[in-house]
Amino acid sequence: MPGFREFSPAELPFVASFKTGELLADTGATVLAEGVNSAHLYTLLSGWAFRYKTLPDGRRQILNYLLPGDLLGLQGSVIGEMEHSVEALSPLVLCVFQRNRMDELFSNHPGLGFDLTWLAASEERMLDEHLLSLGRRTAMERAAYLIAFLHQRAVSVGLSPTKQLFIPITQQHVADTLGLSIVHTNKTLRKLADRQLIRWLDRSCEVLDVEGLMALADWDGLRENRRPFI
Amino acid sequence: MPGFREFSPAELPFVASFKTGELLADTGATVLAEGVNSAHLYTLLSGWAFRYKTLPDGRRQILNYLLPGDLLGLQGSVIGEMEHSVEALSPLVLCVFQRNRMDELFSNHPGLGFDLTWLAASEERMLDEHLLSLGRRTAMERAAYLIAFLHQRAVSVGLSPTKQLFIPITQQHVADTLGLSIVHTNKTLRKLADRQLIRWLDRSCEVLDVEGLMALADWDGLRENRRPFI
DNA sequence: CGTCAGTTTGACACGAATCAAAGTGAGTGG
DNA sequence: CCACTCACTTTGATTCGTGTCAAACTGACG
Repeated sequence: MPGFREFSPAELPFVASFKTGELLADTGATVLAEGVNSAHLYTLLSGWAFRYKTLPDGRRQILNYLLPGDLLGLQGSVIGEMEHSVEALSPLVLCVFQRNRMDELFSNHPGLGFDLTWLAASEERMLDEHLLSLGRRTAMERAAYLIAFLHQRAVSVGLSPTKQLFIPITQQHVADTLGLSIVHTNKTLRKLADRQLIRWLDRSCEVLDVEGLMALADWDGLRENRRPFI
Repeated sequence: MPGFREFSPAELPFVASFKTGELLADTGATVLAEGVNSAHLYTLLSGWAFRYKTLPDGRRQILNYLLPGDLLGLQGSVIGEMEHSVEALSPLVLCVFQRNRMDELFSNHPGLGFDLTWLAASEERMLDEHLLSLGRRTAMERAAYLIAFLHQRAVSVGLSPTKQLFIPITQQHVADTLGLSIVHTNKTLRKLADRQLIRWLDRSCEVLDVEGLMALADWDGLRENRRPFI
């Protein structure tokens, strides 16, 4: 797993004991729900998922996507109740941790505590970028940014080692991420496809030209240094 | 400072030694700039500020606002380079920390390490809420949410102990936060003022009816528990 | 008194939402 | 094997919200 931090020998037994089991989830399953005060914290081992919030009248906003190595439920673990939900985009394998041992983690394994802060700060940077996109980019730019972003994330966690990448989302997901209607999203993605930047198949998106997407969105990509893997 | 965590006796000397000085900034000053790799981490002691990003062509998006108790530059400290800038909305007093002692902080003061994660997770929740707003709320709802949000934050850090609150922002700031043009922002704020929810004066906003704003935005407010004060 | 940043208003243009309808393909049951 | 359904994608017509352009107003400041 390139770019991932190695655990020190002292940390390994703790990580193992902190872990309470594994969880499998099917496509479409809700892993964590808003308002719940779950006893667990998860690491995604494989698969794609997304976090979202909804307004009382049903309008949905996707906040970010989760790939292997990402944490689920840190907010809940640190602050209390979850204020967003998490849903699987593909079959998932999750590693389950005990939330009530957070204090022990910080006390006895400062390296892991730092990693949690690293992950939280990293999520914050992605959200900053998404906010810029929603607030100040046009529909075309937003769509291009989103696909390029997901492509880069997938590459950075070791998916798509060769060249071809298929992102397992529907146009409804794209619409709910970009803050657009599904009809307008379809027309926008069509334009990207006409320009040979992407291809849309069944319920997934194939990335054809990342550089083209990045240029269209005027986006430089994420700077990622080392990355912990809890 | 209601709701703030007390430091343990063991932590106090470290916090004092971690601190290298204080910094004053005037209204409009840039405290941290995108792309810089500053050697410092800051806590805001008093005043209002905001974080923002810009696109190469100048479009600006305000990401969040900073009030006393908030950290500036955590992303830079943990990951490296800053990817956003920070500007003062009022005269500021900042507490300056040495970024290169983060390891020592996590190793010797796990409570403080946890606090950093708490603050990062808390910022993440605010950004989630902003994202929902930009993506799925109408202009009126967004404006109502923003004012109610800033009101609640100000109250939660002990500003506005009586009832009256003046938020030191211009309509341009509101526009750049909500992802709207300045003209439309003006017309939207005018409607809020006509409904007696706010009053706009010179370059600040007086909140008249928080409940009314929250109802309009269909927003419940932030759940805040205890809060660290580094 | 002039300048300048910020606020306000009206007219018009454009991008995105909504409405409507049809096409596609996978999965299901007759 | 063939209808049938259902989720998803596609397209066109129309409406509505927001952006853009233009101009004037206000108050602080030099």
